[in-house]
Amino acid sequence: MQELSKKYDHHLVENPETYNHWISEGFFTAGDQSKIPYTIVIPPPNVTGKLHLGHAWDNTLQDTAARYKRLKGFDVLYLPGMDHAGIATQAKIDARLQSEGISRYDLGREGFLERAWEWKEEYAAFIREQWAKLGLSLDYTRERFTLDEGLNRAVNKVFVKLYNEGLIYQGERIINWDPQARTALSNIEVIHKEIPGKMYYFKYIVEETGKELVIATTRPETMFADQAIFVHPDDERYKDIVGAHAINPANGDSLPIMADDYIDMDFGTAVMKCTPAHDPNDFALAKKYGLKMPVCMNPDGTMNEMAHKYEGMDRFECREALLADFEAAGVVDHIEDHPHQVGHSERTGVIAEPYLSKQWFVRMKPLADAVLEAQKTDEKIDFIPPRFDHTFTQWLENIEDWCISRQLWWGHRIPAWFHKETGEIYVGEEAPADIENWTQDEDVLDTWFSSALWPFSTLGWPDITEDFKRYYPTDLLVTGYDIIFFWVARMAFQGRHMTDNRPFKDVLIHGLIRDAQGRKMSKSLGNGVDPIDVINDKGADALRFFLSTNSAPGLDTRFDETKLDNAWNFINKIWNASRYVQMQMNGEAAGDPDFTKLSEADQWILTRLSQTIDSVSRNLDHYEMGLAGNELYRFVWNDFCSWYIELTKAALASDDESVRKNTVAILVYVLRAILILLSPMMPFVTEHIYQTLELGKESINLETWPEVPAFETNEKAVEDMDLILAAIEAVREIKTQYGIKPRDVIAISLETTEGAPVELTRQGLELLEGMAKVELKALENDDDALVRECAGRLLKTSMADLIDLDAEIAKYEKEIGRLEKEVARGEKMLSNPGFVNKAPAAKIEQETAKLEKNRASLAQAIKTLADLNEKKNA
RNA sequence: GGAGGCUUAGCUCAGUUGGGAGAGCGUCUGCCUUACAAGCAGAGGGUCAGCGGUUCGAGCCCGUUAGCCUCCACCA
Repeated sequence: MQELSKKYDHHLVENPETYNHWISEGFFTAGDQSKIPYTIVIPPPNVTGKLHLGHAWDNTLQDTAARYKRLKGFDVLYLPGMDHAGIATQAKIDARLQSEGISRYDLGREGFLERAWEWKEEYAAFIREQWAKLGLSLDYTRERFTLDEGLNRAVNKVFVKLYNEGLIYQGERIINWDPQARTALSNIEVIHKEIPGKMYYFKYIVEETGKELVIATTRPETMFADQAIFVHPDDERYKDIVGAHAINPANGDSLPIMADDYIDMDFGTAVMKCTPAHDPNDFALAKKYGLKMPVCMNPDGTMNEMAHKYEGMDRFECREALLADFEAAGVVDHIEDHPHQVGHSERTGVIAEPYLSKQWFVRMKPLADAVLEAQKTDEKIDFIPPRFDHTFTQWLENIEDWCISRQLWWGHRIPAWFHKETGEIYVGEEAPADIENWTQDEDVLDTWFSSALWPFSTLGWPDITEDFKRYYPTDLLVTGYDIIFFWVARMAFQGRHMTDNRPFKDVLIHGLIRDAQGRKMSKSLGNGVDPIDVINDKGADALRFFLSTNSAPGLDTRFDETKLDNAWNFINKIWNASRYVQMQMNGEAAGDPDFTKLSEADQWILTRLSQTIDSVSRNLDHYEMGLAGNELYRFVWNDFCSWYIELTKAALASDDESVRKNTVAILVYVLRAILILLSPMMPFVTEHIYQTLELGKESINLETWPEVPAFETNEKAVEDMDLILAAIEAVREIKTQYGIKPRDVIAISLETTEGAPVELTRQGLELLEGMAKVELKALENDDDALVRECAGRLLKTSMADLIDLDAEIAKYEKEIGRLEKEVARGEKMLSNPGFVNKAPAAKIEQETAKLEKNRASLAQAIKTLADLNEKKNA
């Protein structure tokens, strides 16, 4: 047996060979037909860059769940893949091309796509390396990419089906336009941010009366496309000019003054200019009244010929120039500060322009309704925590049609062709036969269109493959609350519509990872943390344990060095405990424990282990990784290391070889269980120790979730151990209090007490002697069943010569006060008919026992206090 | 304008059907005890944001107030 190195070194433990071995041995390759399938698909990271800490968190939670289920005996498929991330990737490649001094237009579509695929390969390699460093138990035999051939087939299939069902249509609408990327955006790709804008009040002249009319706008540059002026029909101030005309000061156009009750009479001057092609509300009015809808901007955000002398200027440049001219011409009435919400492109950050454009849309209402209906049935998608169900359904209830066409090159080309002569539209999975007469739509689909199919397209759909039949619907989706709308909701309705099923049963939602000050990690702040740096510094296991246990579902968490150090220290603790166990093994593989020959300490640790397994399993079943982690931390550090290992030192020094052997066997048994329980959270170090100590199988990945066998247990033995431990603590406290060195053995005598005496075995009392470094006079006689109350502070009475009486009296008075309160609480509770009648029987029993115990302790404490006072007065 | 979250020890946060307030870090005291000084043994520290209600019993459920935060939303 190879020895564990003196010090835990994550570089040594987390070597790439370990991960490569796991993969090459097929430990994570799904397909064992004898087991129940369990599926998690990875949220495909964008191939725009390397993974950040948020990904590491997301993936750690998935992998922890996957590994747990695998140990529980499921055929787990944790399916990897990546997203082409249309606009985001194209923007990145554009930037790279720009640094080379060229633009995508220089390369042309084909040339650009070549570069894009190169980019994809480059970043896919980074991402796979990061997955490996994190130790994700992915099945790479099934890895997919949103733009691969199979997924493209799925995308086309869905598009054509929805088109044929009338759920996809092409239409001219006001959409959000990104002038930098020069593409349409969907509503949720627009981030509304408050900016300190201005409200400009301009003077218009009413043609018929020559009177001034003041009209407000926030976007003067759109005035070139104005088509009308609106007032409220009931507005007395303007009743007389409805039907008249006003001169547009920007271009001299004569604009009809119209009335519609859309106008808010309390807002501004209650007169609104109508720019149909640049504002959704104006567009609706224009449709209602049949107004023209000219556009005054180019796709790149510069002004077009409608702006006359401002043509070619950027939209904001034009605003300034126009304003200056208006000032000069006396058109400006006044200008107000007007902080307001303005839409920005999620990807490029530029202000999005509401803009009339012909695009493809998905008719959302029927699709969303189907999901909402399913949410009322057993086939609902469960959110953890459940409150996100509200977020989800509310969004679906208020959903608007989804603009899916993008004027990009990197993506799924829309499977629509236009006839060169007739203009007829053809939509089909295959190109039309007489292709020479047709032109394919230039646009590609929103990247989320393909992501929405991810849970089933990755499994081979639209073919009804074995994988699809076996692993769909998937079991768990883990993702952040920030993409519920983008992704979760869209998978939900595509899954419902295309597969007539929910794409996943449970959705575990986590929050954002923030920096130590609680700020969002962002490029502009430069406070981002690269998970690879963390892994190099502290190891993947420490990072994973930190990430999986330092938060509750749905909440944000902070990245904190001290918490990470704590995780590292925990691993170091496990490492050292393992070294201790290995030393006791003397180079031999441990035999099976004899569960019929357990010491009190053995029974105690096995009982604790059993409770821990139950609690950890229950918590992991509910995705409460944090609670499971805390429970394991407590068990390993306190129960196993601080107590059990120390308790075994006496047994291991025993002359009785069978006692020694069985103790080692239990040590190994508990350690093995600990390693398996922790392996979902820290796979590398648990594997390393498991293999080094030769704890059974070739790899811990082949283990099964532990279960303590029923063993011959004397319940009293466990209770006795708790008393012994409490007594040890009490002695230690006394020693600290009176400055006695821990090593110094003091003689104490245990006195028979009144109240509730307990019987402790010689075995237990010997442990007390050894651990607390005391000499018990009571052990001088041969009575094996000693009747003693030895827990708590009561031992102190026998140390009178050491005692600071005043201090001791004060402590007892405080203790008596506490006990009196406890007793009073118990008496009140148990004499309350409401409690006795309504509380569960077990609770009443528990409280009764507790009260008895407290009464006894109180009586003893009072007696002790009296003794102390007597001594003082003597 | 809607929806939701947070407020618990000095700091960062747990607290799973309501039943004696927890962890880590930090602080104080004492220890090189042959697994571990990145450790060990002790100690101190909280009217669980305020108020009201339901209940035999509330950190937890309901209402309300305050502060902080997030998401959604077309007001010129």
